[in-house]
Amino acid sequence: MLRLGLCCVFKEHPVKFRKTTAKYLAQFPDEERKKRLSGLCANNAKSLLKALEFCRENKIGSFRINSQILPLKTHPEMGYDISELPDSDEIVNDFKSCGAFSQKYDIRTTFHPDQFVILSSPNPDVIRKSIQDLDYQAQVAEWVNADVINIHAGGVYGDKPSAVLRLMKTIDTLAEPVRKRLTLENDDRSYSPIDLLPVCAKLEIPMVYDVHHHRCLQDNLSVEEVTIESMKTWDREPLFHISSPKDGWGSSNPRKHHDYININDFPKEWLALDITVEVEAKAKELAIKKLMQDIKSL
DNA sequence: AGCGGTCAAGTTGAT
DNA sequence: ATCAACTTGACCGCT
Repeated sequence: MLRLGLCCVFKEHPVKFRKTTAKYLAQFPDEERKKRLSGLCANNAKSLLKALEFCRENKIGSFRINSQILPLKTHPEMGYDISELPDSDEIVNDFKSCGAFSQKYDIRTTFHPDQFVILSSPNPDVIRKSIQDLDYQAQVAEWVNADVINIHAGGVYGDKPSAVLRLMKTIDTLAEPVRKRLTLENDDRSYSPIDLLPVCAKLEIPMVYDVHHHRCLQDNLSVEEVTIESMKTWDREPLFHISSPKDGWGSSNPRKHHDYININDFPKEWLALDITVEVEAKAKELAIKKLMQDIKSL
């Protein structure tokens, strides 16, 4: 079965994830900061369960968890350990409830750390902070039973072979909770599937195939070929990404995402596969609903 | 109640 | 040299 995935937030369904800013928190004494952060984390854990319930009710098979589910978790000044929060027990229990729920109803959960997590950087401090962030997301992934932490390969720095070497070396140092979930996704600027497939094969890391990115940054491989080759990198259900260009393929910037998925952008050969396809469309759950209908009426 | 300005982080490429 | 884009809104603080 094909499983569609919702990314992070809702367009209409009233479930919200809360966050704060370091600047705002800075005005409060430490105890008050922890109290506020605790409240946000507790809210987000409960919101995650509601999000998963929505997925079950609407036959959405997968949910991507926002990187800020624990706000400012690894911030240099405002960062914290979960045990420092007044409601830490309740928070962890609520996340574990999410894990039990997703297992019971087979809702897959994933993480997609944002663009600041870069394992190919020549700057050791960037690497250090990236690993810190991955460790944090792996901690939550353990609670909620998420099986994917998906990142991009990062920058090129004028020398792609060297950047790829650094990427591979860094991945080798990762802790097991991160390593066993880590996946690499082709991006729309620097790393196409043909760059990543050998890396994924060598490190035995799955490749998340984003067909929209591939169409923006092409190599000499076809969609059919990359579909087959990336499938081979998975030891579990493969995860792919789909989106459509906001202003069409002829526009000056086709990288921008549309509110919905144009069914013509959905690779037909994916329809028969047992895969998860995360839907990167701004209309969120509405876009998934429409895509489900469009697929059905093919 | 509504709205504008702001928000941790890195890298690239368009202007 | 600056800035938007990247998975994207939510938040505060002003009116």
